Amino acid sequence: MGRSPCCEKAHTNKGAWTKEEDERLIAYIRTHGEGCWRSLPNAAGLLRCGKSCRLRWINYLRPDLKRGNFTEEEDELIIKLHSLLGNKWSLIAGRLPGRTDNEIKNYWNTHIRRKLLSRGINPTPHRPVNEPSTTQKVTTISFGVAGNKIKDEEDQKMINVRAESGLSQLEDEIISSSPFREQCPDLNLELGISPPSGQNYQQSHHDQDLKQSPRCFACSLRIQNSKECNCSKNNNNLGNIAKYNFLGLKTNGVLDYRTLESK
DNA sequence: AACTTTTTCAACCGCGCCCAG
DNA sequence: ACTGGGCGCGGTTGAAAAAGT
Repeated sequence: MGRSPCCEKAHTNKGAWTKEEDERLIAYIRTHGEGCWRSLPNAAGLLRCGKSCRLRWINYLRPDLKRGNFTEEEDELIIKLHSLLGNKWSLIAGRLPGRTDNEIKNYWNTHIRRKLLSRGINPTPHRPVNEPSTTQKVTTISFGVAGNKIKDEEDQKMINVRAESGLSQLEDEIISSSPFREQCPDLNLELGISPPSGQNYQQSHHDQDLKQSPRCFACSLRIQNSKECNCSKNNNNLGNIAKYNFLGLKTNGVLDYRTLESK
């Protein structure tokens, strides 16, 4: 006994949306707001599946979407977040205002993967391509000082995960022809990420206050006015500062990506 | 100009999670 | 505790556009 379909497929349109459909959807959501996607198509007079409406709205029609090319800054942020979160596109999108998970996923697959490969970095585990990749020990995302080994060997065993390289022939060619690889044969991209070099931490009074102290995750992503910002709390209690890495995550243990979930 | 190949990205699909009943 | 509906996520597909021959 399977799940009932989310909509009556026989009576729904598929494929590209027409201008008229877009206008209907926009008008309906403007009046009634988002939500209740299952009942929305009927209510809005659309011959579409609710999921399709949701996708169209979130990925294309939402007024707060940022259009245009990704900036270099966004590129680097995506790479960093991906190294921490993996293919958690919705979480990554949550840290890039105006970008959608689908957009970032596509951009990753078409541009950033290639960019990393040309740097000699395997985009899946974020490690050099010439490193053995069948069964790798991937250190749980830990922001301790380099050399801060995980003490318990059992813990170490628990975090052995299989990482597929999944490189295509084309990607192999990109890598083998990469000048970067020749320059940096021993490039080691550990997941412990240090602050971007040359970054100016004194851009705002907020940063000014913090120039001697680590920044929280929210500040690092320039959403320091959000409730996720820990700096003020931190500053009020300087005697008891938790150590934060540049992403603002406490360094006393393992990153649980769920803590990054957008609210 | 015509055709083929490659790239891009909007949209679809199926699964898993969450929550109300 | 269990079940089913709704939603969101991530992987995949395929049409359109761009690039190459």
